Amino acid sequence: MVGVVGRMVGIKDVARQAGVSVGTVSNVINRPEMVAETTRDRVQAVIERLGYVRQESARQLRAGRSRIIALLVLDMANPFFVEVARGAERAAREAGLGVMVCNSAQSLEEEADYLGLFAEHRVRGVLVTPADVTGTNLEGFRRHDIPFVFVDREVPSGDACSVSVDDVEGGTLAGRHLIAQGHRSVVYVSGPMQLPQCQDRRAGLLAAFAEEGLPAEAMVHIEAERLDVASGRDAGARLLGISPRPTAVFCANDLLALGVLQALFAAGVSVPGEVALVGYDDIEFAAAAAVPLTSVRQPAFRMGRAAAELLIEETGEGADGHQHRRIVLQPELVVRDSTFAPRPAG
Amino acid sequence: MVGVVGRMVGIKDVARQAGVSVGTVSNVINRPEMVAETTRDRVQAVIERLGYVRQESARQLRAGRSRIIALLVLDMANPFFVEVARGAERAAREAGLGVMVCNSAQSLEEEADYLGLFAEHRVRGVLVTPADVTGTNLEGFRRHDIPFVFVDREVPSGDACSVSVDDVEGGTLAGRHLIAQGHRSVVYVSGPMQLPQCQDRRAGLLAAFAEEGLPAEAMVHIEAERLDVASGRDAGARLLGISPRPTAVFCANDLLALGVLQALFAAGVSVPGEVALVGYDDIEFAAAAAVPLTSVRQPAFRMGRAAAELLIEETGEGADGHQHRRIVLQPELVVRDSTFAPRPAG
DNA sequence: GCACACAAATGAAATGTTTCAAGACGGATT
DNA sequence: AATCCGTCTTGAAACATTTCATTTGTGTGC
Repeated sequence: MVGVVGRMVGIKDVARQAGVSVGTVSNVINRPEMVAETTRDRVQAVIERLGYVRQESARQLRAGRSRIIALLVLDMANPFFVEVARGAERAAREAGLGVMVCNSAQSLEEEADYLGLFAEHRVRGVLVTPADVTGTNLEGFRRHDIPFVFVDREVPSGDACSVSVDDVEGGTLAGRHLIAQGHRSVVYVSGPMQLPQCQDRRAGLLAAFAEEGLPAEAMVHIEAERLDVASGRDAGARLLGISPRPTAVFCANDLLALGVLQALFAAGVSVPGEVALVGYDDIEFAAAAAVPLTSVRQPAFRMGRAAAELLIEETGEGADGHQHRRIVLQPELVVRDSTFAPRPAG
Repeated sequence: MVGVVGRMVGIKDVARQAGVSVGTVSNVINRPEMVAETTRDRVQAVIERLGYVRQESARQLRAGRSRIIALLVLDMANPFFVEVARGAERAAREAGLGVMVCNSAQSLEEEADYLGLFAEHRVRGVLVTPADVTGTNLEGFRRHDIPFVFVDREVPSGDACSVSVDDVEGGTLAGRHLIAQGHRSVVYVSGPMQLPQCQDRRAGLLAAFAEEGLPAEAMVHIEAERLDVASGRDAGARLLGISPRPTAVFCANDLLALGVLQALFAAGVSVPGEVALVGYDDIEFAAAAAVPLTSVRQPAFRMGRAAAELLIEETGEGADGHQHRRIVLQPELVVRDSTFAPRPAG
């Protein structure tokens, strides 16, 4: 029960007890190599004995910025972003930094709130998947001199780093695979088409069609309200109403695909027997579905990691002449049961 | 491009420009009602114009503690904990606090690291699901006078608050349901039996057996290595090797259940036709499985919320005579297709 | 015109670190 | 003995805020 009474023990108390100056205690903590061994040991012992813990806020005050990077994602309920967070956290810890993970839940208001919070905390930088397609929130944020890196979004102008995945290519991979399985028509289940992701994946699908000489009309588009399982279920129901019944479905993310799968299953439609299904993201639950889902894998962990690394590079020591960079990672098709041995459509 | 050159604008700059003292600026920000309206407006205008943002670290330094509560969970890949986090975040924001979510990944080392980090940050308090069953990490943490609340764990001695769910009751709910469906034997797929959760749910299941006059031997126990889908798949394979084939399976969490479901599906075993399956937690993916899972719902959001509220109460203004409290929430059985109309076993 | 009350504004102290120029100490070189 | 050098150590300044005991200002009642 040390410290229950009285105030917190500070560097001064340690200095007094160890019979040295505060500067020396600070050196023991931050640059032990420049303190004589005997002194160092003595101070260390006192630190232990008193249970001294450095106060980060004072440290930050002096340093002018914190040792935290912020990660602002669209949807923590989506395992994809959890994976991104893991990657960012890994890179941050290697650099001795902490990560503050926040969920904008796609709300502009929440996003703005959090950006304000980050500014007050003088975070080292922000990794962000903007909810704000127009960029107004971020525009205001620039004033604070806090660098940010876009995650899972390409940024047109070169005023920030970005890490994204080639979504057009991802769509193409899915399209080629389905066409190679003999399908001549594909239903594309997307989320809101404002999202660049949804646009790009569609474009990629159409590119695959073009490659194989299929007309754009071979794509039937169902636009779901949100990128979640419930919306996927709805989309699945709508899909079942189409006649003749589609034989191939490509979903803009795995949550939608799981919803569609459920709807198909409930209607007694066999996957992949009657309908082939491709998802996107390759979250763990895609592989874990009753019928393991074929999915376009996004390197989520690597994306989070790369984004954090870019930020650390930008805010590091010799970061005078930092050039913003765009990293585009490549997706990968993971074939599983949900597109295995489909019955070619006429 | 304000502030790109020169240093950060502080309260002093605002004071100078507005022709008032720093104390007044501080008052405008923190207790606007004690500043004359005209002054207030003038200061506000300058704040806007200069883009002043309060520096949290200085504020904290003065206050002695931060405005952040930490949440340390076992597994962020488990949607259950994501939901807990959401609940905690909600309560925290209502109190004007931030939440720092961290993932111990069940590693004692990570847990210790994070606790150290929290101490340095002088967090307001910690909500924790200890990875450390023995409590050594937390024992050391007590020295820092940082209060904590146990989440999803009951604490025997009364030296901290806790919020948990009655796991024995949950096991009983599952057991009664399966017995009512005519099953006379149940396979219990658990995670590591050191975990109190796994013990309690088993105890609950046995209690249901006892109620109905079934012997304890009617329970076959499969202990999985971890509480995740892959382990569930393994458990499913082991389960299929049992002869005669079990007709009812109760899993200690939904991830395990999804793994089992997949294994059964791959083997062509019909759920619920041949085997009834009950999970635990009722994560979103349980309802979203191809065969929607019957599951024991834990009020995860409420749990996170209640925990944060307890902490806020403990660290609030009039918290002199705080009495530690234990809140035990009740689970609820959500019946879905995976246990519907099973074929009674002999 | 004086005392008093009240509101509003002030300015200095305090918070716990890090950093850095300067000082102290010993030993080696002249 | 004086000088220099290198290694350790020191002590004070700086960081940006909040708080609080004072001061200033203004109107009111006598």
